[in-house]
Amino acid sequence: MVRRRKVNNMLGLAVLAALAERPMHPYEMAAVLRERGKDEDMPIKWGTLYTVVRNLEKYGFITVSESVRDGSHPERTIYQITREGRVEFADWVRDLLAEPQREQPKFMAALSVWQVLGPEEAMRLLRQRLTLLDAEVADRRTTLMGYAGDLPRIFLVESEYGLAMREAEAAWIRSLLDELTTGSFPDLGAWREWYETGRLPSEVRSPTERGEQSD
Amino acid sequence: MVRRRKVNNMLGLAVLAALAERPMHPYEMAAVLRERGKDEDMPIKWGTLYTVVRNLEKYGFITVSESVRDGSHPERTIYQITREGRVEFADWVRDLLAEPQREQPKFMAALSVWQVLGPEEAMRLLRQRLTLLDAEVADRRTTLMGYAGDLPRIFLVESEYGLAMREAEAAWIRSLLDELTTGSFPDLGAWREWYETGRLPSEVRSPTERGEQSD
DNA sequence: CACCTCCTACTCGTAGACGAGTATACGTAT
DNA sequence: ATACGTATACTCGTCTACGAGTAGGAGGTG
Repeated sequence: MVRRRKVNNMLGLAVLAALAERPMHPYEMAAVLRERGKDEDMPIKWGTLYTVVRNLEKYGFITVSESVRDGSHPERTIYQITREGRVEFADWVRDLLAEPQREQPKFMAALSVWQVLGPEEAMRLLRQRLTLLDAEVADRRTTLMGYAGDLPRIFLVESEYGLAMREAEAAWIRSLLDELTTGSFPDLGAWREWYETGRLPSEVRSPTERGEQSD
Repeated sequence: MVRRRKVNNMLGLAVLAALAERPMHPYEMAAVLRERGKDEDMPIKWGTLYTVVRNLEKYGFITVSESVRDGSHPERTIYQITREGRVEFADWVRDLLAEPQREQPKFMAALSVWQVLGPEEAMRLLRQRLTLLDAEVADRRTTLMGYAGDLPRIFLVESEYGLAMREAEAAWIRSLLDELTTGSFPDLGAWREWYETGRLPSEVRSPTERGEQSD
């Protein structure tokens, strides 16, 4: 039902997950997340972490369990999850799992305006992206293999998903590039002409011109 | 090189794209975007639109071309793109195309903590997601087909990409569900036991337990 | 033993994102 | 004629996200 959550930031989910295990102070949460490599896909912003923790407390999802002065170090505030917090946590995960929530992908935004670059440059950039993507895929596949022996599968599906999506994107780009290089992509000539001369060949009408009112 | 842009919001890209065509006032930009269906993947937030326009002006990417009082209506400020704006626009598109910039996908965050739900519920939710995804895919495929006759291909790659990614996600979920239902997913029994009793069977160690310091 | 850097554990100020509100005119049903 | 919804075109205030700063101690080095 995707109802807007009190605490919306994804870091909040990570905090709840960490506290579901055992009480911790914020800095420790960050350390735990980093240790498990979660920060690769979701870098921990300090400001956000403390804001999120404060808000989770405000809404009763977590409470202060104790405030320790460790002799040295500044005072650390240790938080624990509440019953409401556990409910919210599970509920949140449920929503995220069941509802495909599209966050606007930047690449898609770029593709919606890629005509401003000429076909040659677009192809060059796509090739560059593909190279980087392939490297990422190889890298992730290796680390995944490395973990595969140590960790139960259930902790790996996340990485498997990330890998699968990257592979899918790479495959898509590959096929687009293929069309562009073999020339089987229609309107390539028109695109090039428009880009070089600034004028559209008569056989192609862009949606821009269609949409334009003559006022 | 992904240098941090003066105006980072993706709506800024849309504004530059609109103004690259012809001068407009903000409300008209929103109308144009909506007309072209761009708002589906990137809903237009009013506050953000005006903030972004103000910032683009601040950094010299756009300037006020005229301020019209149309007899009726409040005064409309019409903006036009500057030379610097065109440069920034093209440069931005270049970066977005060439550099795979991972925005943290919420689904992945959910998968990283999905063990808090039992296997049965997780499967149910994944099935639900799959149904919704399939519907989306079918829907998008239909509209894409509809446009295919009217619009040059170059304006459709964006939608094609969106479709491909959704299909890939659906396929991935399908195969995961398959493993889970046939029971070929390892540790399924351990997961269920842990979920129901709260205790881990001895043969499985979670990374939690591994990572825990005994202080 | 002075210095330097890294680690711990935050705080604070600011820029950005956004929703809800506002004000005017136009059409249209009553 | 009047009331009511709807499109236009923003403004304003709040809440969030974040980066940069801080400050003490530990631990290593020349």
